[in-house]
Amino acid sequence: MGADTISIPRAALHEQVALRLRQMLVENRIAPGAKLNERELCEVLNVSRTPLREAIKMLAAEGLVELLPNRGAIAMSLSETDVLHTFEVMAGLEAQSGELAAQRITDAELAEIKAMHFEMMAAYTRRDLSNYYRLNALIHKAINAAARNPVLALTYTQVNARLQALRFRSNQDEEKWKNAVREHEQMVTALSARDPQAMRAVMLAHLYNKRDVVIAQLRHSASAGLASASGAKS
Amino acid sequence: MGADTISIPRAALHEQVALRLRQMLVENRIAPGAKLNERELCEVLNVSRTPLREAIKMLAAEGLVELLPNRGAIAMSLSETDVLHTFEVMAGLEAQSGELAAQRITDAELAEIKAMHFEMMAAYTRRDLSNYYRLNALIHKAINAAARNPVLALTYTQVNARLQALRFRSNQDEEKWKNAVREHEQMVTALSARDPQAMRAVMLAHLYNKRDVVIAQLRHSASAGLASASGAKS
DNA sequence: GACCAAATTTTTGCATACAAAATTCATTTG
DNA sequence: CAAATGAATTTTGTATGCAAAAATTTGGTC
Repeated sequence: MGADTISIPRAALHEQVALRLRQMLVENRIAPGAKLNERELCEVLNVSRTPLREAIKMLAAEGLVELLPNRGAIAMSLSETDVLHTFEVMAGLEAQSGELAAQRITDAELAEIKAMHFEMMAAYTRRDLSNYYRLNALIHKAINAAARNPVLALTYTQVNARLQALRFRSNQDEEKWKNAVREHEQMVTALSARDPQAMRAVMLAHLYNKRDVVIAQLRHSASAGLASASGAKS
Repeated sequence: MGADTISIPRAALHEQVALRLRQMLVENRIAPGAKLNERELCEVLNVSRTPLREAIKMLAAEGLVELLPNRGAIAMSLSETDVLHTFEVMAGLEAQSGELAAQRITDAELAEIKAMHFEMMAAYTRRDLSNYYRLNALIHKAINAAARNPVLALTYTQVNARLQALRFRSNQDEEKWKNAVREHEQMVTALSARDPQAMRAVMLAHLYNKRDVVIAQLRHSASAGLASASGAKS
C-alpha cells in the first residue's frame, strides 16, 4: 500500500476524521453499541457533518460501525460468537501468511525477525508486558510482510481491526503466556527451516490459543460486574 | 430535479447508489482506471452529490475504487500481479470455507449441494455456459453457508468482489473446464465423507486452476489488441 | 510551428440549509 | 396514577451553495 508521497499540505479531511474515529473505536472511547451522534462528533472533531458522514460510511464498509436506517450508526459490538468467528478467520489468514512467509522470506527479513524475537524474549523475562506486546505485534507484521501479498495484508488488517477493540492490556495467565512464547520460538524455527507446513501449523495453534485467552478474559470481565451494554447481535 | 423519482426511495439512498455503482463497476460499465465524474453520475442516478459521495467512500473502503486526493475517485484496475495476489487470498479463504463446511454441513445442505451439482453437470453436458456459471456460483455460496461463519462469508464476498469484474467474460477451454468439473465432483465426495483435509486440498487446487484460467485469458485479451488503460498500482 | 504561461472553466471538497424521520415530553383520558 | 396520544424537539438524510484545487483553453513568445 502507498507509504509513498506524504503530501504535507493537508490530507483529505474525511480521511483524518476516519482515522480519529477508528482510534476512538479501537480505544473504546466510544463504547460498543453506543450511538454515534453526528452533532456531538462534529463539535469534538471540529468538522461539519459532510466529511464526518463520509468517514462514518467508510467505517461501516470496514465493519467497524453498523448503519441503522434513519437512525444513524452505532459502534460495532462483538458477541462471543462474533469473536469466535473472527478468530477463526484470523487463524486462517495468519496460517496462510505464515505459510507464504516460510516460502518467500529473505535472509535479511529472517534475521530481523530473529532479532525482534530475542528482544521480545527479554521483555518476557522481565515481565514487561508493554514491550512484549509491541514486539509481538511487530513480529506478526514482519511475517505478514514476508508473505509478499498486499491483498492478504490488507484483508488481515481489516479483519484484525475488529479485534483491536478488545485487546486489553491485562496480563494473561502465566501458563498461557509461556505457551505463546514457545509458539513464537517454533515460528522462528519453522521460518528458518523454510518449512511452510510447520509454519502453518504453528500459526494455527497460536491463533487458537490467543482466541481462548481472549474468550476467557471476555467471560471474566463480563462476570466482573461491568454493565454489559453489549447489544450483541448477528 | 425531483419531478419523477423513480422508485420507492424510502430505503437508504446512499445504499442504493452504492449498489448500482457496484453493479456498474463489476459489469465494467465503468472502465478500470476510469475517473468517476460526480456530476455525470448524479445525472445518471438522479441523486445529489451528497449520497453519491457517501456511496463512493464506501466503495473505496471496499477497495472497488481508489480515492485520489482532490482528484476524485477512479475505478480500481487490477494488474496481473494484483490478480495473482487476490487469487492467493481467495484460495486460502475458499480452502478454509471448504474445510469448515466438511466439518459442519448438515445432511440437508449436502443433499441440496448434490442436487445443484447434478444440475450443473447437466448444464456442462449441454455446454450451457450461462447456467453452468450460475449453478457453480450457487454451489460455492452453499459451501460458504455450510461453513457457518458469517465473518468468513463477508470477507470472502469482499475479496471476491474485486475478481467479479474479470470473471465476467470467461469461456475457458475444454480441458480446463473438464478439470473444473472433476474438482467439483471431488468436492461433493469430500463433503459427503466429511473429510476436511480432502476438502481443503480440492478447494485449493480448484482455485489455483481458476486463477490460471483467468490469468491466461487476461494475457490473451491483453495481446488481442484492446488498448488496455491499465493503471494498476497497489 | 511548437512550447510555455496565464486566465477561464470544471471539478472536487467542505459547509450550510432544508425536509423527513425518530425521539422526547407533555397533556389527556380511562 | 398509568397508559396512550399528539405536539415539540432533536436527529438523521438529502440538496444546494461556496471556496479551493485541478484541468482546459487561450494567448503570447521564441
